[in-house]
Amino acid sequence: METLLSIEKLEKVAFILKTIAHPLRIGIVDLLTKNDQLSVNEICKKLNAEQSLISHHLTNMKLKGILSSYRDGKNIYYSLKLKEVVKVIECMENCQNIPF
Amino acid sequence: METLLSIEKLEKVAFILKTIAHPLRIGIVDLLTKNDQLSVNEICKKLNAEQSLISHHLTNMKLKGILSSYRDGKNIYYSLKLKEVVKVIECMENCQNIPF
DNA sequence: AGGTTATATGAATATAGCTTCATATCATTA
DNA sequence: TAATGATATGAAGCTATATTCATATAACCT
Repeated sequence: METLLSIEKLEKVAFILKTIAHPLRIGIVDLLTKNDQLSVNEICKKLNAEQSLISHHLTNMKLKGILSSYRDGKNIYYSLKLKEVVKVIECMENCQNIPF
Repeated sequence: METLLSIEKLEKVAFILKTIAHPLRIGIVDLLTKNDQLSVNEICKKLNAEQSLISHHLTNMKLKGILSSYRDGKNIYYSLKLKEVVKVIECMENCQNIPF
């Protein structure tokens, strides 16, 4: 039977969006679509949240393949990793027929 | 500052996808994209899951505006409610540039 | 009315996810 | 090498979500 969507695809998209679907993490993703990379501290300040909390979220998102990071001196910079993530977001943005 | 995505839109989409992002509920949504409406029992059989569990999920998804239902005799039929849900799924499906 | 089928509901438990706090690591600079 | 700054980590508690089980409701049929 033909499916409207491939379950696999929906699952992947859902996984990404589910991971993102949290106020702080939406904030993080939003920041990282505007800035190629940001240090933990910068993210903390911009989102006005505790270092440890942000760090946990960043670690988690990195673990799930959403973000990547590299160290530069004392700082660690995070950025959106998967093209998929950006694409999913762009897709959402471009789908004008989503009646929101 | 201009955002790539409107946070509001991402949040709405994320809410829908987050609600869907669960093995059983992906199954339910998938079934309901293929079939206009299905009874609880049909869904249980097709997904090989317990009635009560499916019922909880259906109730929950209905509560969140994802599904609607109507009674016909002993059966209660569920279907995808919001145009948004279908649109989000279609959008995901049509976004060929999502590299999955 | 009584039995049967379909579904919902509520309580109890289990599991997962979030937040906080204290502390560890690691790099830098004095 | 000691002090400081940036980040990570782990444990504990908390909240939310999922699952199970027993039971309730509601419609239908005899």
